[in-house]
Amino acid sequence: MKTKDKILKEALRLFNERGLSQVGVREIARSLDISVGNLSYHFPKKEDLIMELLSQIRMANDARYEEYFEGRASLGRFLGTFRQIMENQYRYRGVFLGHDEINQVIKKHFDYLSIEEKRRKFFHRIYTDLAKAGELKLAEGDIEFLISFITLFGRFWMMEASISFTDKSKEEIIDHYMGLLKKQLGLFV
Amino acid sequence: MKTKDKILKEALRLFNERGLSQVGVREIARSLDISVGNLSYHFPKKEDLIMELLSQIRMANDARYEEYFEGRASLGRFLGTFRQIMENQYRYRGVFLGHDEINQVIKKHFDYLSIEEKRRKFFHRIYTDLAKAGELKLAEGDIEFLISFITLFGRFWMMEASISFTDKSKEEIIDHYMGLLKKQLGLFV
DNA sequence: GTCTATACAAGGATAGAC
DNA sequence: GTCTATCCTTGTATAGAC
Repeated sequence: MKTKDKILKEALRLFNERGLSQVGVREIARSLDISVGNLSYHFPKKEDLIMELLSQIRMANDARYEEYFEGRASLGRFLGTFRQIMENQYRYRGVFLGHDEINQVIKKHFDYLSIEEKRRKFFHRIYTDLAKAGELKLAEGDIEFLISFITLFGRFWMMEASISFTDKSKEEIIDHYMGLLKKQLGLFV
Repeated sequence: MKTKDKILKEALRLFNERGLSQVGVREIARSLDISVGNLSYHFPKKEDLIMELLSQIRMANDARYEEYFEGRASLGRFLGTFRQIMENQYRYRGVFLGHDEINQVIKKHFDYLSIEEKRRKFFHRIYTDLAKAGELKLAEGDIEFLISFITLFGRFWMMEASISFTDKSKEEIIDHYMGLLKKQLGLFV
């Protein structure tokens, strides 16, 4: 195996273990028993290393989608493809995962699991009340689904906006995401 | 205004401008014409500063929810409350926003808007085909909704999992999120 | 092409004087 | 409460050996 490939492999292993921002080039080099300069020769910047890993993910995902398009359109096949994509994302989780500054702080200072628990109970109460008041028609499992939706949604809408809607105003962005939430809840009215 | 409050205010302003990881303590200090040591006196670690901002958000959000619970349960009131929460999150966007290492790299090296565009067209094709094949029943606006759902979902499920399901296995996690996707699409079968 | 050694800048953190 | 000086780590760059 070439040094370049060894570096990519070990870097991904370390990133998956502790996250992108927590693993420095020195550590990758040390872990492989090579010098920093050597690593710099193959990947002048840490960025270049990350770019290479991102390209690997992209290629793997594209291949899965191409396979899908070669067959007939079916919900089952689509769900199967999407699961493969998710498996692939998981394989490279260290590249994406929330090991940035803010997540470090939250995990260190808050008991996040109990906050999360509280958060879910909270929405459970809100939706149960809405169902009792006849504002929502909820069957078995619907509440859990809506809770999962809104926790993910409420946490990440702004991150997505910062990526996808760089040119939009605050009002436009919030209107867009409020529209999604309304539509989602509207399915249960 | 006390130095401590001035620091918090200026830090948030700078974070909103360029993101948490791009603003150092030296810059915050310089911007206020105080010394780094002085800043360190009020907030020994950058973490402490972030924690304080996070607490402010939490308190503001909690207040909104308490107001909601004081009134009667209605969809309209809930949506109104949620919008206020979103406005509040936006006010503190710099604390959360994707200015971590990976986002920097992506924004620098990829034409992200056109990739995003392609991604949406892609899912548009998939869902249109599924509708034509009779696998999904989609009315006006449903496709756009499902696309928005799956782009946000596909990008952030793993981040949420790393926060909420730290004790679960890969299979359990993927099963959970696949369940969400199935349920969502099942609403249009 | 492959690697080592070394230097430099920037950022977080802290000790000690006033 | 505020400041100066200093330390350590991390990303980055490069001269030069083999």
